[in-house]
Amino acid sequence: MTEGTLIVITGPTGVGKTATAIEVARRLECEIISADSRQIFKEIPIGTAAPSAEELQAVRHHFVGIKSVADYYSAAQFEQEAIDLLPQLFDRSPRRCAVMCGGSMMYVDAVCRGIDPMPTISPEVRQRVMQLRDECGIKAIVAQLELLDPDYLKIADPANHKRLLHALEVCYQARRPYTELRTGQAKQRTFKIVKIGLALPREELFARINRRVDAMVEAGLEHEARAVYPLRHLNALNTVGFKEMFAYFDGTMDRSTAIERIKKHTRVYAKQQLRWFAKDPDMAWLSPAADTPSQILERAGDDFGE
RNA sequence: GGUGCCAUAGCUCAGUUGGUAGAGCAAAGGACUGAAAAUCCUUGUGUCACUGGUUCGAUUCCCGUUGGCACCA
Repeated sequence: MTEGTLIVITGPTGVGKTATAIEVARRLECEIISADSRQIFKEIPIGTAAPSAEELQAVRHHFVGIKSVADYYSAAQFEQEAIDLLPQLFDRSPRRCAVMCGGSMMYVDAVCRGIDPMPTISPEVRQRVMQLRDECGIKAIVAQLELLDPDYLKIADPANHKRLLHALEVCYQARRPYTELRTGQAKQRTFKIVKIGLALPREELFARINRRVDAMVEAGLEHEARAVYPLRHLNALNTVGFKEMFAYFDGTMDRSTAIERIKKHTRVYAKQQLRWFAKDPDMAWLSPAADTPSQILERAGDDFGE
């Protein structure tokens, strides 16, 4: 019944997912799907701690550095492309498996459980909703939702304007209430999923994060950020490591403060990931250690143990 | 050495015409269905630098001490 096994390696940023995933994929002779919403962009490998050239050479990776920060991309698009790609990866792997590595919570869920089908928002609709907000304020958005999808307003966070805007976009685009399209049902996948979360004690994780930020700076983060500075308004660059550097370039923050902020914000992000993953009942937690790849293989099933 | 300014939450700072204080960030907790490293919510936090004085009452006013900053020498 299963056409293959997907080994998901996830966890907070800086915990050591990349190295572990590469070792597991190497032993299994399979390829890696990156589930990282920022490493997918080719212009920002340093600031996103993307796999190095050697790492990319050790194991074939997918979804790393394949898009430009100027491109539109989304979790739903990732779901579609990853699901389409997986059968090929299974066919190419002697044990019919693949590794998915990454900490973008929503990307991981998109592949493991799916996102409800919804129309892609056209530029016209997006424009229309933005214009309504700019000209008449968020109240007008709420008033429209009151008409088109009152159920959503009951569960919506009234302060989260981004979500309200999106709900209205979907209503306009689909010509149906957003709530009607949200089933919350997990999609049945045709492959087996083994989900591994890597965890470290907080202090150790934070120390690793701090060290990694210093390493990024040494590797040329500032230069990388400078190169994309003209595009700073893009969502892809609304990212820890870049927004702080941009503030430094703007002159609103000095360099050492910017670097400290990157560390701070990366810690905040790691905690957010930890909270999300903690709710996932399917996750098996391991702490990264020398024998972690072997442990992961064991958990993946009898045919995978060494 | 002289003069002036400053000292309040972990950090940056606001404030109290005298009745023991509040923002942002951090922290802790939470949400999350096509932008998710995004976006949003909740909750603390204090010898108001130290000493003395005035006062029913001082973090607030006054004297002094210490530390910092600026200008003058």
